[in-house]
Amino acid sequence: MPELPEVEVVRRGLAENVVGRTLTDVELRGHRVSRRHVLGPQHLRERLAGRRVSAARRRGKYLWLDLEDSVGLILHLGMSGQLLIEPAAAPDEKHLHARFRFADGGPELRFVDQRTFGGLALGDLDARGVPTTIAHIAPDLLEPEFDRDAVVRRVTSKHSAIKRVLLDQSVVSGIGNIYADEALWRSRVHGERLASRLSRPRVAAILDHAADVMREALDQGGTSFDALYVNVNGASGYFDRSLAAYGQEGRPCPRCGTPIRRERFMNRSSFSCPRCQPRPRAVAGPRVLPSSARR
DNA sequence: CGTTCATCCTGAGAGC
DNA sequence: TGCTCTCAGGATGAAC
Repeated sequence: MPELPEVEVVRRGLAENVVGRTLTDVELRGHRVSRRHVLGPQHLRERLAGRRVSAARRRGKYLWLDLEDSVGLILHLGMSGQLLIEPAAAPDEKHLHARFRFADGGPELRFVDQRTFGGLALGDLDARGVPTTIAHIAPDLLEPEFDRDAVVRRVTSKHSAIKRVLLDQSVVSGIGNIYADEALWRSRVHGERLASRLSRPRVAAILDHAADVMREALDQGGTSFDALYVNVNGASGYFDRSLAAYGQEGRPCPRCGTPIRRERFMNRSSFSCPRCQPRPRAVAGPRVLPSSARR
């Protein structure tokens, strides 16, 4: 259930434990884990054997291992994916989908994913070293290519709710449901306000808050990282202690004490402070369609 | 074209 | 104990 900070923790784990090593055998269980690799799991296996991992990279929530010759192994954790570094003797996890063995005979890399929304694929890298198959994913808030002014203009051009835009990975990547709610809370903006009706400074502030909350999560998540255990839950301690809005329904807003509310939006939960983040009036409110009222 | 919706999965926890 | 229902931090193709 990772967003940018959690994925970055995983990337660091890969950099520490996998970069510099050469793949020998890759075991793929079932075809679903490699469904994004159009040439099929067998092709993927063959192409990976003997390749050396030269870097572990990330854009937003996407990870990829640089395999030299401008080829990368793209990894996405989806909602429940984990990458684990473990001794070969460790018992298989229940939802183990891929196992990577290395020429040095050291610990193996495993991809474990309960809900199987995640997966992996091989892809060509462009001149900047980014997989061409994720060209539609915008730079994330923490990378040098992120162009704040351009993104602010793009956001304010959208005729859509601000939270929806923050979650749109083609506008800015890395933000998920948690950090969207936290950034909006810090900005005192309700997620259903229309992006095109927010001022540019306001949008800039939302993006800055999103970057801040992610950096803070990263700081905390990075400290409890076990070198031999690359875990998407590496930043989980952060969630318990530091979230102001997300998951805090009924608890007092840290700013004004008003109980945090929970609302349905985009078929998922949104948390906000009723006082600090008043709902927009009619124009940007939810369109209540009688047919969608029941499922 | 831009925006929104339904859908892919499994398991945990609540309520009955 | 077991059933049903709701919920979960994501991304996509297809529909509007």
